[in-house]
Amino acid sequence: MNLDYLKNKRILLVDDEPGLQDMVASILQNEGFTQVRTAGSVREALTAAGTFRPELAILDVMLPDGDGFSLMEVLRKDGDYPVLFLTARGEEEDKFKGFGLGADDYMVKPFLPKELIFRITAILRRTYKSEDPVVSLKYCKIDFERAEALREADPKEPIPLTAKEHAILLTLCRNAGRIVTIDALCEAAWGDNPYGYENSLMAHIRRIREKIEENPSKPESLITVKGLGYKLIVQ
Amino acid sequence: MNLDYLKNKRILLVDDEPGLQDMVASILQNEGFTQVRTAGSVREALTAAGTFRPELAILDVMLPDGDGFSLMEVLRKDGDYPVLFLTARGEEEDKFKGFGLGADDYMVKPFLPKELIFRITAILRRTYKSEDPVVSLKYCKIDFERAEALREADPKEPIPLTAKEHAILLTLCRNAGRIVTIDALCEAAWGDNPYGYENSLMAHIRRIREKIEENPSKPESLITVKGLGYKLIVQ
DNA sequence: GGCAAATGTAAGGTAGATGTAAGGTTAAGA
DNA sequence: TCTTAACCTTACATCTACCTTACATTTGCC
Repeated sequence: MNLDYLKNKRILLVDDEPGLQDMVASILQNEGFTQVRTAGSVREALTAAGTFRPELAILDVMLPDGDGFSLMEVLRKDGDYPVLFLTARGEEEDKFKGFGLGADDYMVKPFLPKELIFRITAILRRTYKSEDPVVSLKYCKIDFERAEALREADPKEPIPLTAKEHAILLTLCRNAGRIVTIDALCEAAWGDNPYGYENSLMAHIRRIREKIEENPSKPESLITVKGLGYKLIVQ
Repeated sequence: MNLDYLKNKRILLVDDEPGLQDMVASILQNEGFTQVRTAGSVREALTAAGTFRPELAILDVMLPDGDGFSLMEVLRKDGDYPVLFLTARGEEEDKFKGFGLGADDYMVKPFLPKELIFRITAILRRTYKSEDPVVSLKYCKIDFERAEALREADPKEPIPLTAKEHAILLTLCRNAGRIVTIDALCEAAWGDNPYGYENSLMAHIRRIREKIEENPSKPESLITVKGLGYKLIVQ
């Protein structure tokens, strides 16, 4: 499983100790995280969050002008991204308070850099799983960034997807497992005035099935739900 | 934010110490988790996972007939649910190995019960945050987005609903508990000119009952109100 | 412009959803 | 208790929504 796309996630680090701030920031950068922003106080954190729009926050509990918990509550109003708390040793109650308010993890200082990286990666993977540019189907993987289908049985050449195939598959994938109506698929593929393309859609569905299914006439990934639409079964 | 639906998630607990197994199971049950299954070995775990289809696994690293890591890799082939590892103190390398393989969290024994609960809740919340709206009937749940009935007694395959079944059930569901006339149901299923389909509706009602009732001839969810119509009893 | 690839169109085919009918069963009312 | 209309149940016929294929047309690139 390739997790490179997680390295581009925006991470906001809030801690008032310059030493720890530098340490964590450099750990993250060494691991390949490219979008790290730091703040030393609640005030700075709020300013940064406004423009930076973090996708993960690492918050110290003790801050000079407030505490991490109330900061989290404010931040969460702008976006439901995960939060990892850092606490000083021996403040058990604090840990539980953080979890109770909806934190995703906490770590006790001092910690091993490696463990921080692992925990961050685990949280990001869970949270942004659906943005993985590669999704696994029963008989192949789809790489949306490259617009390719990769058959697993015979790993020859990747099979290229056309523009319409890509658009249709992406829409199905964003609603993985759920039924997507024919109207919605036409809308996704032809934008405004998506009428009169029902038959064309059907032809595309067939072509997609020939690329992703073992037997395109007995589909197991791209399923027809007669009278309602289609759905994509992802692994 | 209401997190009650997380209490119904299926949790598989694998540990070979009966003492710890009982402890964790009772902690979970005390916290309201209703679907907990235990296994004491890799072999038992694989058997249980086949029918139980867990939505979270708690794995001990040391097992009598194998280790938790390779167990996770096998389990993950059937479903990408989160995994939390339990390790004995002082096996740092183990922790990192677990994370590296895609675990979601780990805890070092002995741990505080409260912390286990918080960590489990945090993982479940992240993983299952955008859950499909389902309605619960006496013997099954209906997922309208997927057009499926999920029997609870025998958790086999979900049973697909056809277009007409979907439309009729949706109308009944929107008037849950209230009587819906036959005319109204025909209107919902056949739109304009909904006349002459009374018998057809009856056949559909029968087919729906075969999917959602324990005994379709003694319905307990989709009730006939003679001379008035039908009503759906939701939990 | 010329070419190849992508996309759209049309027409015949088919499986599974839906409709139908006929006999059976139930419960409300007399 | 008897009657009867309303509803159940089943098997089977039908037909629609979708499949499939070949071919026509458009698009985009050299």
